[in-house]
Amino acid sequence: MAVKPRRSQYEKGISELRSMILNGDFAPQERLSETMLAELLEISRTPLRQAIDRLLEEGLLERRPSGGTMVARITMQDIVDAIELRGVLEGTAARFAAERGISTAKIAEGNEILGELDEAVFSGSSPDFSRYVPLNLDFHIFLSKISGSSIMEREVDRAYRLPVASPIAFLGGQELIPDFQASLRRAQRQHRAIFDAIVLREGTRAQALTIEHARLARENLEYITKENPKLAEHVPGLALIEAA
Amino acid sequence: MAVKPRRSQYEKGISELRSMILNGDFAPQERLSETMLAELLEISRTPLRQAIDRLLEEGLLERRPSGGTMVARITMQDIVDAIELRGVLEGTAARFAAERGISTAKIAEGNEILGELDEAVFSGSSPDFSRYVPLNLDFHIFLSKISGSSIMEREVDRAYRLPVASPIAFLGGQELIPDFQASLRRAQRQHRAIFDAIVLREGTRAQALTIEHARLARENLEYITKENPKLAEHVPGLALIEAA
DNA sequence: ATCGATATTTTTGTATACAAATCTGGAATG
DNA sequence: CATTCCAGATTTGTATACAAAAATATCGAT
Repeated sequence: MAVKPRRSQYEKGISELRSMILNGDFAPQERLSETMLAELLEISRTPLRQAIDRLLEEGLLERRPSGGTMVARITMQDIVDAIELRGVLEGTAARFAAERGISTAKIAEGNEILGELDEAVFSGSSPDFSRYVPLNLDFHIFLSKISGSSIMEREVDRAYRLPVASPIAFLGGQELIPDFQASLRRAQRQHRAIFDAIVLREGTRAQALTIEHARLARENLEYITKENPKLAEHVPGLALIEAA
Repeated sequence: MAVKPRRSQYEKGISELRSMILNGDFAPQERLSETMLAELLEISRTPLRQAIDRLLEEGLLERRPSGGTMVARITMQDIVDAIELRGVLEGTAARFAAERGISTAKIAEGNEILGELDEAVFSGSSPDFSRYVPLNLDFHIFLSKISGSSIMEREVDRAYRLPVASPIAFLGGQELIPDFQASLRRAQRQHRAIFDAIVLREGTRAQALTIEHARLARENLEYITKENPKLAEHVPGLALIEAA
C-alpha cells in the first residue's frame, strides 16, 4: 500500500473530502473553513475549492446563508427520493433502449453479464457477494449505455453519485447480512425481466420494472433502519442522516 | 447602462462564456485556451476555471481527449433527449405532488398562477407573450416546488440548464411567430389538466400529462428546423447543433 | 521529402499573495 | 444591563507566479 497513485490534487481533494463527509468526520452545521480543510487534506486552496464546488453539485455540501460551506443536512426522505430518482432515470434509459431497439451485439453482451450474474447468485449454496457486486454495477452501467442517449447516460451516472443512491450503496458489507441473500436473488430475476422487456421492445414494461427494481434499495434501507441499525455503519453516508 | 451590477467574476465568467458558446462564437472542435478566454472575458484564470468546470457540468463544454476544452458537440438527438428528460423529471415532480398531496394554500397559489396565465393567453384577441413567458416559468418552478422533495426540485432546476431544454427556450422571439399562438393555448390547457390531476391525487395521470406537455417543446423544435429554419436564430444554442 | 528525435514554446495544474468582505469581541453609550 | 458601533482578526474571492506536462517547432538523418 506504499504506492502513491499519482492522481491530481483536485481528485484527491474530492475523494478524500467526500469520504470524510460520508464518514461523519464533521459536526452538523459546522462551518468548514477552506484554510482548515486545505491543511487537513494537505492540498492548497485552489484545488480544494474545485473539490468543494463539485461536492456542492453532488449535494454533499451546502452553502451556509452567511457564506462558507457546511455538510449538507440530509434527511431519510432525501435518500428515499434519491433512490426513486435513480429508478426513474434508469427506467427512462431502459424505456429508450426498448423503444429504439438494441443491436444483436448488445443483446449478446447483456446475456453475457446476466449469465455471469446467474453464476454468482444461483450456482452455489449461497450467493457469491464478491462476484455479484461488480457484475451488478456492470449491468446497471450497461443499461444506461444501451439507452442510445448520451444525455441519459450522463444523468444516470450522475444520479449514482447522489448520497446513498448508487446501486451498490447497500452492498458494501453485505456479506455479513444473510437476510439480504433472498434480496439478491430477487434482484437478479428482475435484471432478467428488465432485459427481456428491452429485447422485446416493451418500453413501458421495461421502465416500470426498472423503477421497481430500484425500490429494492429502499427495502434494504428500511430493513437496516428499522430491524438492524447496527448495519448502518457498513453503508457509507447513512451515518450523517438527520434524526428527523 | 453605465451601472455595473457588481456580481462576482465567477458568475460573470459563467454567464458571459455561456452566452458566447450559445451564440456560436467559437468554432467547433476549437481548443479553448484558458489564457485566451481569461483575456477575452477580462477575468483572471482562477474564476474562469470555476466557470469552465460549471459549463462542463452543464454539458456545454467538453474535455478534449488530448486535454484542454472545447465547445460540446450537441446533436439534434441530444436536444430531443434533453427535452424528454426534462419532461420525465417534471413529470416525476408532478407525480410526487399528487401522491403526497399539497396544502390548500398551495392549491390557491397554483390557481392564482393559472388564472393569470388564462388572462395572458385567452383574454385578448391574441396571446400576450410578454406576460405569458414569465408566468409559464413560474408555473413550472411551482410544479417542482410542490413535489415536496428538495432532491426533485434541484434536479428539475438542473434539467432546465441542459442545452435548449428549458421551458422558455423556444419563447424568446416568439412574438414573431404567429404559428405558435395555438401552441400556447394548448400549453395552457395542459397546465390546467396537470394541476387538476395533482389536486385530485391522480399521480400517474399528472405524470403522463406533464411528460406530454414537455413534448410541445419538441414540436416547436421540429417546426423550426423543418418549416422555418430562419427562426433558429431566436433560439439561443440552436445554432451550434451539428448538421447530423 | 519524410520521418523521428530533440528543443522551444504554450498550456495547464497548483501554490501563494493580496484585497475585499465578513465575522467576532468588546468598549462606549443610552 | 442591553445595544450599537467600531477595531481587529478571519475568511473568502481574485490575481499572479511558478512548475510540470503537453503541444509545437526545429533540425538532422535517411
